[in-house]
Amino acid sequence: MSSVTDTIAHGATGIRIADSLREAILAGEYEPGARIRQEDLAEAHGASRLPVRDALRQLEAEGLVTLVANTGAWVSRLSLAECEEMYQIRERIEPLLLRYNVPLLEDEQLDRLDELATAMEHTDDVERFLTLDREFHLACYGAARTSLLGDTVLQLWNRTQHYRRAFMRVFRPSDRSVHHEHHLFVAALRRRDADECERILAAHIRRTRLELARHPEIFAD
Amino acid sequence: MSSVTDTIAHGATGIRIADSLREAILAGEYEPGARIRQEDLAEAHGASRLPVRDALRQLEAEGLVTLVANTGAWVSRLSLAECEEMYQIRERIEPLLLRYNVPLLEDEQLDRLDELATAMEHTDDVERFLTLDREFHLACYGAARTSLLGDTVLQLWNRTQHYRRAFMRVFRPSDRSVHHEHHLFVAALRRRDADECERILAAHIRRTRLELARHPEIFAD
DNA sequence: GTAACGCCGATTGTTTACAATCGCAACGGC
DNA sequence: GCCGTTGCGATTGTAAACAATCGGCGTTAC
Repeated sequence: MSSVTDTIAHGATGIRIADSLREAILAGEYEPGARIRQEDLAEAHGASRLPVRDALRQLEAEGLVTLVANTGAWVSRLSLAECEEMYQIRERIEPLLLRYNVPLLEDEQLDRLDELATAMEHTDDVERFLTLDREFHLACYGAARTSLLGDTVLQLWNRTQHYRRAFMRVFRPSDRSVHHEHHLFVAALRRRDADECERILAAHIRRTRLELARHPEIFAD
Repeated sequence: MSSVTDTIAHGATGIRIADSLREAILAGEYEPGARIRQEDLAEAHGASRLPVRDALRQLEAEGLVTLVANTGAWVSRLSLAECEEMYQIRERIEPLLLRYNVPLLEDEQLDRLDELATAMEHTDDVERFLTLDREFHLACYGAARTSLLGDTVLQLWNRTQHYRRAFMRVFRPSDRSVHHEHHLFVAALRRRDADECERILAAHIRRTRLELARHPEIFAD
C-alpha cells in the first residue's frame, strides 16, 4: 500500500473513528450538548454505521459522549458540581501519578518542561496555551509505565478539556504567580523532592477548582 | 405484558448482556484469562452477535474484559503491580467519596453497617464474607449523589474482585482487629468525624495492599 | 530431527437490509 | 385559543450474510 494511513487494517475502523472523533471534541469542534448522528459520522469516514456505534460506545466509556437508547448521542456536558468533583479526584490522584514519575524523569525531559513553562508565559492565544499546558502536565506523567493511573488521569483531562478552554477565555490571570509556580515545580522535580512536587501540584489543581467555581456562567444550560 | 422482566425493550439487549456477564465475572464463574466467545454469549442470550459486541466493549471500558482485534475477548487479568496501583488509587479517592457521604448517612443506614460488621465476624464462608464486605463498603458510599466518583470506585472494586476472593482464600485473619476496626469505623461515622473516618479507611486499604503484596502467588501466570 | 512454509478451519469485523422506537407537527375536540 | 391525540418521518437497534484475519496443523525441504 502506498500510504501508511490509507490503512484498510481490519478490526481497527471503530478505533480510528473513535480517535478521530475524540480529537475533534477535544479541539472544540463540537460543543458540549451537540448532537452526533451516526450516519453523518459513518459517511464522513466512508464506513458503515456499525464501527461508528463501536466508536461512540468507546467514547461513552471515556465520558466524552452521552448515549441514550433509541434516541441518539450527544457530546457530554458537565454541571459545575460534576466538574468540581473531577477536579477533586484529580487533586488526589495526580500527585500519586507524579510520585511514580519523579524518580524516572530524565534531565532532558525536565529541560523540555522549563521550555514549555516559558512558552506559556509568552503566549496570549488560548488554544496555544491549552496545548502547551496539556503537554506540560502529560509530560510530567509520561515516564512511568502505569497501567491504570495514567489512563484515568488522561480521561479526567479529556472530560474537563472544554471547560478549561471556556475558563481560559474568561479568566486571564492578572499576576504571574501561575507561571512562577510552574518553574518552582520543575525546580522541585530537579531536586527529586516528591513531597514538595505533590504539594505544589495539589495546590495548583485546588486553586483552579476554586476559581472555576467562581464562574458558574460557564456551565449555564 | 405479563412480566416486568419479560422485556423485549428495544435498545437494551446489549446492556442486559453486559449486566449478566459482569455479574458472572464478579461471581467468579469466569477465571481471569478465560476466553469469551461472542457466539456462545449470543446464543446463551438468544440474541445476535451484535449486542454481544456492544456488551464486550462496555465491559472492556470497565476494565473487566480485554479485547484484541481479530483475535477475541478474555476476562481481564491483573499483575501484582497493577493491583497495587489500583489499591493506591482507592486509598486516595475512597476517603474523598466517604467525605461526601459522612454528613448524609442516616442512623438507619449506620445500624445496617453495624449489622454487616457483626455478620462478617461470624462467617467462615469466603463468598458470604465477600458479599457482606462489598455491601458494607458500598453502603458507606450510597448516600451521596456523586456522578463520577461513585462509578470510579465501583469500577475499582469490580476490577479487583477476583483477587480479593483469591486473597481471602489464603489469608484468614488470625486476629480480630479487622472486625474491631469495622465497628470503630461506624462509631466514627456516628460522630460525623470525617477526618477520623478518612484515616481509618485509608489505613484499611493500605494494609490490605501490603498484605496482598506478600502473596504474589495469587498473580502467578 | 528440526525448522520453515503454506493451507485450512474457526472466529472475528463489516456491510447490507429490515424492524422497532422516538420526536415532532398537524389535526381535531373541548 | 389551548390541550390531548395521532400519524408520519427520521434515526436508532437488530438480524442475517459475507469478507478478512489469525492460529494451529501437517507437509516438505534441509
